[in-house]
Amino acid sequence: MTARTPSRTLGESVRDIPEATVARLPVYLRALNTLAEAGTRTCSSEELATAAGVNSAKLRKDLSYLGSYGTRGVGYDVDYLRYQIAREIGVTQDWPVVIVGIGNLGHALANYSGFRSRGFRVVALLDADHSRHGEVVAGVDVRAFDDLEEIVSTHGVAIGVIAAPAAAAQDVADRMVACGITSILNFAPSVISVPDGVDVRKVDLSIELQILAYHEQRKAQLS
Amino acid sequence: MTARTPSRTLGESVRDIPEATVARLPVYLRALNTLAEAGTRTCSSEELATAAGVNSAKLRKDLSYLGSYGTRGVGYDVDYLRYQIAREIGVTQDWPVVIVGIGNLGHALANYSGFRSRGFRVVALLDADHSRHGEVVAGVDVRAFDDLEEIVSTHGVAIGVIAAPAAAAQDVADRMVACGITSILNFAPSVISVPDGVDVRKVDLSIELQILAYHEQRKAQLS
DNA sequence: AAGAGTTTGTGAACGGGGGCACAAAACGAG
DNA sequence: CTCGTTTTGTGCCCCCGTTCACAAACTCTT
Ligand SMILES: NC(=O)c1ccc[n+]([C@@H]2O[C@H](COP(=O)([O-])OP(=O)(O)OC[C@H]3O[C@@H](n4cnc5c(N)ncnc54)[C@H](O)[C@@H]3O)[C@@H](O)[C@H]2O)c1
Ligand SMILES: NC(=O)c1ccc[n+]([C@@H]2O[C@H](COP(=O)([O-])OP(=O)(O)OC[C@H]3O[C@@H](n4cnc5c(N)ncnc54)[C@H](O)[C@@H]3O)[C@@H](O)[C@H]2O)c1
Repeated sequence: MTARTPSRTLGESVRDIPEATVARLPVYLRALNTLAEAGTRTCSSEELATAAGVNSAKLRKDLSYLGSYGTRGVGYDVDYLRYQIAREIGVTQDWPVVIVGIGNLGHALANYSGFRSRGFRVVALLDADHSRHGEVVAGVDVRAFDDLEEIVSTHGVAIGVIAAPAAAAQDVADRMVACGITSILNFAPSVISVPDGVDVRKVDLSIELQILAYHEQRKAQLS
Repeated sequence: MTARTPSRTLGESVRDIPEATVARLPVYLRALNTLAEAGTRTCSSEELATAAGVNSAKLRKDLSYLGSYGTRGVGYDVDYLRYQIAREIGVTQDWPVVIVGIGNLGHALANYSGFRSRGFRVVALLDADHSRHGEVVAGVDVRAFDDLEEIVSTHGVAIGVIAAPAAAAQDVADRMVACGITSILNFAPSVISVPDGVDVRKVDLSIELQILAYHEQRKAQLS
């Protein structure tokens, strides 16, 4: 709780939400959306926690970082809480996104409808392979990787997705950063390094399977 | 996540490796493979840590849970360490895997070569949609979801991947568990519940993007 | 053989996060 | 208004994981 984020110029406005909580807020949001679709107007922390698959005390503590949006003895107003979480995460606005590497995975991502429905809009699909240019995937043209800079500045893109081979990932990341992208989601199985101020999250399928394999092997050893 | 495993019947054989360490071992393994391909025979914890993108003290502590495989003043033998990690994770053997839901994502996964190269073999592709049956993806037939039980028992499948819609995920998981699958990798954006002894890991693209959006919004608020 | 230089393995301190349990707050009934 | 019921918000404690820092162990040189 000391040196973190040294000077903050604006009042005390920007609250500090624990990383673990940030990672769960989208889960709560999804659960609330499901409840709202089912016509539920109000819910207790217990109900919401069950729907989200977490402990109710943890849920309440998480929500308390956003403010005091519940009513004791009653619970939470589903729509109100939904809005508050969406605002906190930043998905009340639309985020333009570019995807680089339109192979097997890139196609699947481009066709994924869950993007748009959660506040993300794919504004460009880029690939280094000339033979792919001009192809239309999910209504978007596949364009040359060199168009990155123009697209980023035109649309004000802050988030980039890497679905290129591991060998190209660092290069792609460097180019993204040079264009002004400050958040990267990396699907390539490689460690990429970026300057301070740029966030990288990685999704690594093989690692997930290997973790499962480890536990599986362990179960087998116990018998 | 995993059941607590209270009593341990066998001697003291099965070491307890922290979950956080387990999640990093595959990263180390990948870095070692890259080093080996480059002809490196030996490496220090500092080098390996850099390649893996972690702190060297953390790397050494992680490796120390496996045993004492380094040489002070020298470092680690790349091939030897590679084997030890692979053995510990359980990827010296081949793990048969089934994928359920062969839509956009399922196709990409089935075509992913990173599977086989890391000790996982896709033995079946299953889909509830009859019109997809008989299609061949990456050399494997798409078959009826009802064939699950037969396939699992024939091949001794322990690991299942869910790439079906969120609405179907819980059903698919239940069927998997009923057939004897004890590890599930879930790509559907829904919370699934399983009995003790079954491990579930989820990969949720939208959540990753929302986490990035949160930080992106925060960066914007600071200016 | 001894000393200088390297690098591992780990004890110890620290910080974040999880969960219990309870006081505070809202609400309804009488 | 008062009492009983419900449910939130949070203080407190404990555990896990991270990092520092150093002694132990090994190599190489002289
Ligand atoms: N397919 C999967 O299910 C899957 C799963 C997990 C991870 N991944 C990873 O995702 C990445 C993509 O996988 P894939 O199966 O789609 O591979 P792919 O070979 O089908 O597609 C890669 C695409 O990237 C393009 N590309 C290559 N170099 C590029 C560059 N420098 N700039 C821009 N584009 C470039 C290629 O032209 C190709 O279209 C890989 O790193 C892979 O390891 C894939
Ligand atoms: N496409 C992506 O990039 C992406 C990314 C992240 C998450 N996801 C998630 O992965 C899942 C699959 O996405 P998709 O884009 O491939 O969807 P999709 O609609 O293209 O494919 C879903 C497939 O599942 C099959 N299916 C439906 N019900 C089934 C059942 N009960 N049993 C077996 N199979 C069944 C359908 O016939 C279809 O072939 C979804 O839950 C989606 O939210 C997709």
